[in-house]
This record gives sequence, structure tokens and C-alpha cells, in this order.
Amino acid sequence: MEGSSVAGSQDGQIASPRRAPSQQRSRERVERMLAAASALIAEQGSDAMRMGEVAERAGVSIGSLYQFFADKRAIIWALAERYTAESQACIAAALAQVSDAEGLRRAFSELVDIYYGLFLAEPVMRDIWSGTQADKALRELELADSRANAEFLTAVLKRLRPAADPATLETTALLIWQMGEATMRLAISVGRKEGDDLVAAYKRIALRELLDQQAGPCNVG
Amino acid sequence: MEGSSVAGSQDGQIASPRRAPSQQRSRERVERMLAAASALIAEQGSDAMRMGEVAERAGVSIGSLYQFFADKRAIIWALAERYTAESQACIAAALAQVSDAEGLRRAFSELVDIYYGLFLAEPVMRDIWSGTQADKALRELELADSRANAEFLTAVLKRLRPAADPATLETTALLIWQMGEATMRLAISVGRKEGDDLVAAYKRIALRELLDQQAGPCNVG
DNA sequence: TTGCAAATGCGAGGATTACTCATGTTTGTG
DNA sequence: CACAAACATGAGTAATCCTCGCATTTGCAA
Repeated sequence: MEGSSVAGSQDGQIASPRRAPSQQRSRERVERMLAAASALIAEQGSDAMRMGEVAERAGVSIGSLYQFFADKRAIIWALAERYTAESQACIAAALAQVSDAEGLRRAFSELVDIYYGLFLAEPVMRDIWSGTQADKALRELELADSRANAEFLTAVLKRLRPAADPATLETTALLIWQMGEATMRLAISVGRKEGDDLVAAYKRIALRELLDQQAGPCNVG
Repeated sequence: MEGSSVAGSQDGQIASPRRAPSQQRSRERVERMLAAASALIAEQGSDAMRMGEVAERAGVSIGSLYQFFADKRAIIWALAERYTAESQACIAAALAQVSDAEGLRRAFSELVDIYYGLFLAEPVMRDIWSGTQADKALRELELADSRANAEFLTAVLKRLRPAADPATLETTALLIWQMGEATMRLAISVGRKEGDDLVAAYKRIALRELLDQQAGPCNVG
């Protein structure tokens, strides 16, 4: 977010932070490193990605790699940050204009489709979010990302239902969002057809909840 | 499931399988290995668990460890299998007797509470299911487990709604279940109070869907 | 231009760790 | 008791992440 394309890593203990590239030359090299890492993750998964291979493919030495990234996770983190920033902007744009129930229905449906497409199309994002995150820091980034995304949903709900309890709306939005991500993960790990069905079912369930917020269950006794 | 408490591992390539303990002595040693691994995972997480430390704490040599477990993941796999078997039995028992809507409501609610309690109380299960699964095989085990659990839910739904499309019921059950697991993961990674709220909200959403299966959205459009 | 400090680049080597294997020991069984 | 199979051992191997001292390039002020 704040111009930090390079990160030190953390897992409770702080690893030595790294220099941010200040020259044009090194900025380009860092880009090549990230591109190489992205390609390797797409091919083999982040777990099988080797730092030496990243360096080789980027045309730099292993030492240069570690000049800008504190450790292996820092590279994955940097890539993840890019995706989250990108998708957050997309989500904010989709939900910003919503002012009524029908608008929410359309925007949410479209949003889910876009997200689903992203999951299907981006091997790197898929890998990073799909369980290869043996990493506390990454999980926390994911949680922060979920919260930020849910925030947009909360804002819409508050506009549509000003009388409702704000805390409840926040909980609902976070849950709906988290459920959506779980659905995506499930959907991409099963066949395409079953995945589509699952996403459609999620849409239905989520929309029912989002649009019918104030009512209790319908015909349950 | 079939008396196999010891597993070889796989990730596409099959690692050399290991001997199953046939003597009383070795069965006890294998138990000590699993207990040691469980304790270490509870303390530090499976990622930080060191094979040498497992062996040391179990009072066996590193060689003996590898006599019964093909690799590190095989130990985690074995522990995970125990938990899934245990929880599947629990779920089957809870849902077997359900024959009407009110019964489903009670059984499902109780089930979610039990599962939530399990997540909160079992550091090992939490660690294994909560993202430290940098492992394709484990994710597949989790998916198989989800399917098996959802199967019980599907069976109930089919009993309650014999007229409904079976494929739709299956999709719904799987999705509801996966959403539940996602909710648990989220709930244990936020504070206790927020976690409880999330679980409660999940219960409400899931039950609305489970009990109101055949109807469309209530007052939408 | 020149001098110099800071930034960048390099890769052999240190450190860690999962896992193997040759060898010795124990157990069940005819 | 003999003997094969199961079990136990731990030093050694291989793979990999990351460090560190030193060489080179860049920006900039004198």
C-alpha cells in the first residue's frame, strides 16, 4: 500500500530487514526477481520454488536476491500484497455505487464471478491462498485482507439498513466474505462443473442473507 | 480406517512405504512417536516440528522414526487421520437419528458446538487444518473428509426432502459443511467473543438454508 | 574531472534439517 | 537352538536456505 514493494519477513521473530531499491537499475532487477518467482510458483507451487532458481531465472545472483528480500516468504508476501491490493481496488469499485437491494444483488453477483475468474486464472494467487501458506504472517495478511474486503460489504449493508445493529452487520459481512473465499478454494479443487454449481449455490445463500438481513428465518417453526 | 495407523506419503510421487509395527514393543514405540509429534505440534506448530526432536522426545532413534513413517508428512497425516476418524464417528452419530426439521435444527446446532469446541481445544487439529498444510495430500484428505461429513448431511436432507434434486442437495450439503470449516478457522483466529458471534451467525445462515431448502428467497425481487 | 561514500552485485561457504543405509540387536517360530 | 524377519541405531548424505566479506557501480559534491 504505502510504496513498500519490498518487505522483511516475520514469524514472531523479526528477520533482518532488507534494503529497498533506490536506483532504477535495482528496481528493474527486483521486478525481474518477482516475475521469476511468480512464474516458478505458477509452474510448481510456492513450496517447490527454489531461491537459487528464482535468482537464476531472474538473471541475478543469489546474493542480490537476498539483498532485497529477507527470506523466501518475503517474496511470496510481496506477490500476495500485489494481488490483494489489486483485488481490493476492484471490490471497492464494484460496491461503492450500490444504493439499493437490486444494485447489491447485481454488484455482488458480478463480484463473485470476477473473484472466481481470478482464482481460476491466476495460479500464483491460487497457490498462495489455497493452503500453501505454511506461514503465520501470510495468514494474517489474508485475514487483514478479508476484513478490508468485508468492510466494503459492511458499508453497503449499513447504507441499506441503517436501523440494524452495526456490529451484527460487520459480523455478517465478514462471515459472508470468508465463506466466499472458502467456496472459491473448494470450487477450484473440484471439477469445473461442480465448482460452478458450488459458486452458484454460494451466491444464492449469500444473497439471501445479504438482502434479507433484518428478517428472521422464513417459514421455520 | 482399515487398521492402517501408519502411512507412506505421496505428493504425486510415491515415497518408499514403511513397515507397519507387528510387535507389541514397536506398536508402543510408534504410539510414543505420535504422542511426541502431537505435543511438539501443539507447542510450536507442525512447521517448526523437527524430526530429530520427535525422535528424542519419544525416546527412539531417528532411524526408528523413519522405520515407521516415510517422511515428516506421514506423521502429520497419521495424526490427522485419527482426528478425522474420530470426528466422523461423532458426526454420524449426531445426524443418524434425525427425522424431522426440528430434529435437524437441534442436531446441527449441537454438532457445530462440538466441532467448535474441538477446534478450540485441540491445538494439533487446529494447526493441521488451519493453514499449515503446505501439502497436497493433506488437502486432499481434508477434502475427502469434508465430502464424507457432508454425506451425512446429504442423507438427512434426502430423508427430509425426498422430492428435491439429489445433486442439488449434495452440493448444498458440501457447501454448508465447507462454510462451517471456514467459519471455524476464522473464529479461532479472531478473539473469543467475535469467534462466538461468527459461529452463531453461521448456525443461523446454515440452518436457514438447510430448513428452507425447497423455497426460493423469501421476499426478494 | 575526480574522489568518495553509499548502493548494488556477487557466489563460495556455513548452518540446518529431512532422510538413508550399513550394521547390530531382539523376537517369534520351526 | 537355529535362523529369518522384524526392529533399532546414529553417523553420514544431500538438499536448501541464507550469510558475509569483498568487488563493482552509481550518485554527487568539491
